[in-house]
Amino acid sequence: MHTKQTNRGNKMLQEALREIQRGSAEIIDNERIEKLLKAYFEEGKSYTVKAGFDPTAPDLHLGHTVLLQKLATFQKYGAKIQFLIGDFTAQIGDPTGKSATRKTLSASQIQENAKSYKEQVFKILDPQKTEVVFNSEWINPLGATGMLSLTTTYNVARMLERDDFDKRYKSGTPISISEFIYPLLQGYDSVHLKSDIEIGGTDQKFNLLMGRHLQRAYEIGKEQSVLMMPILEGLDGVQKMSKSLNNYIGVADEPNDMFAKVLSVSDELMWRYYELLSAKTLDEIEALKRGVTDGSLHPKVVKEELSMEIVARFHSTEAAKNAKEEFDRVHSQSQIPTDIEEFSCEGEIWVAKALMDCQLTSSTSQARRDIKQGAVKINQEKVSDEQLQLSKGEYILQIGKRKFAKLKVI
RNA sequence: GGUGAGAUAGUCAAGUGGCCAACGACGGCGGACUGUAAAUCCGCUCCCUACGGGUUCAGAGGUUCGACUCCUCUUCUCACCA
Repeated sequence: MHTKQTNRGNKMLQEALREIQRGSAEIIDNERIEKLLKAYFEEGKSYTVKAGFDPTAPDLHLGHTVLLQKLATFQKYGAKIQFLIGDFTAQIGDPTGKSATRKTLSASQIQENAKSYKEQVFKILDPQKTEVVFNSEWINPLGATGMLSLTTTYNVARMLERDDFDKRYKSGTPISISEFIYPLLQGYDSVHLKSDIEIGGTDQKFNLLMGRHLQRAYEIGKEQSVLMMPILEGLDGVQKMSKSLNNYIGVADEPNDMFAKVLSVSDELMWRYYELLSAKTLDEIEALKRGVTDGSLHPKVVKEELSMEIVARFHSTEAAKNAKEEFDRVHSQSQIPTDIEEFSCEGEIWVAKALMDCQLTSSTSQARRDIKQGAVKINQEKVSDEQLQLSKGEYILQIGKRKFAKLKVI
């Protein structure tokens, strides 16, 4: 009886470890993570996992949620999350990966961004097991003395070992002193919070290790383990997901958009998204993979499931269901979407002008080209005459498969 | 501070007096095929009611019948030297 229970406990521990390691790029001091989990399963002891977020960019996309997903997994296995908003450090700007000194943000801007962060994260995290903290809280009281003693724990030569600093130093691009302080402060957060584990992106390695270094230097009696997650690929499947590359899925995207975007990723990338974004267990995902391989499951169905899961997370199950129905209606049955943006104009209007006014094209030249290529439809009928004039009435304008507008000519 | 190289469309990158609205690649858009997947194939990709017109090749001038191409100045980037 006793051994049986231990075996089961052991099995649960192994599964928990598998889920925690899932998708990770690198783990430093994995043994400690194992010990913490063991203590949780055997004695119900909790531990802390820290993750820091820079409130510099106001809009989150799925790339950011990879970390949140991992935090949620930790919560499932007994962790208390220290959700750190780097309001103080944001004033400096993380130098990671930057080739030039970053502009600093105003305090009010940071506050605003921090607020939108909080709104989004609890769609994934359990608020009961999350502590939201701001690092200005303990960095401000540090004062000049505290700051000075912090800087004595590290030296310039080692700081310059960092790739990005090294490049900038060699090329003569300015590095401000405050940027040197950034990693120190981030590490100091771990000292103050006495974190057991810190997670972050692979690009944060240097900063994350600084936490270990400082915890040792300040003799707090532990050194945090570090778990690094890879940077999520964007819709193209190659480059990292980012707003500037326009290959992102925003957490605030409309349900229909979100659904369509997820469904448009390649089959290969779909598994990556499953691994890093889905709340499904590894076993469940394995089962889906097997289904696709042996032909019993159509990849599209599997992808739809993922799309639904993601839409449901950021909106609602109902929104997800509607998004799927809408998608089927428009694309599988090539019907017209239910809500299309409406425009109106007075008097007769030339098609090319109409397409531009409805924001379907950027210029009349582009509109003409689209017509020439047979991409334009009005009320489901292909348009071939570039000179066509639209008289009074209502029209559904369409370019390609995805762009629609309703135009009322008065 | 000195010297040399460079700045071309969303990005990279040809063009070094007329054939240049500017090769090519990538991206993007559209079409075919599909599962709005990937892969593949084809077309389009400055603006203008257009077999024509207008504005482009860092910015400002100049030479010339004519300049992205030559000259001068300015701004910025890169490399080497001190």
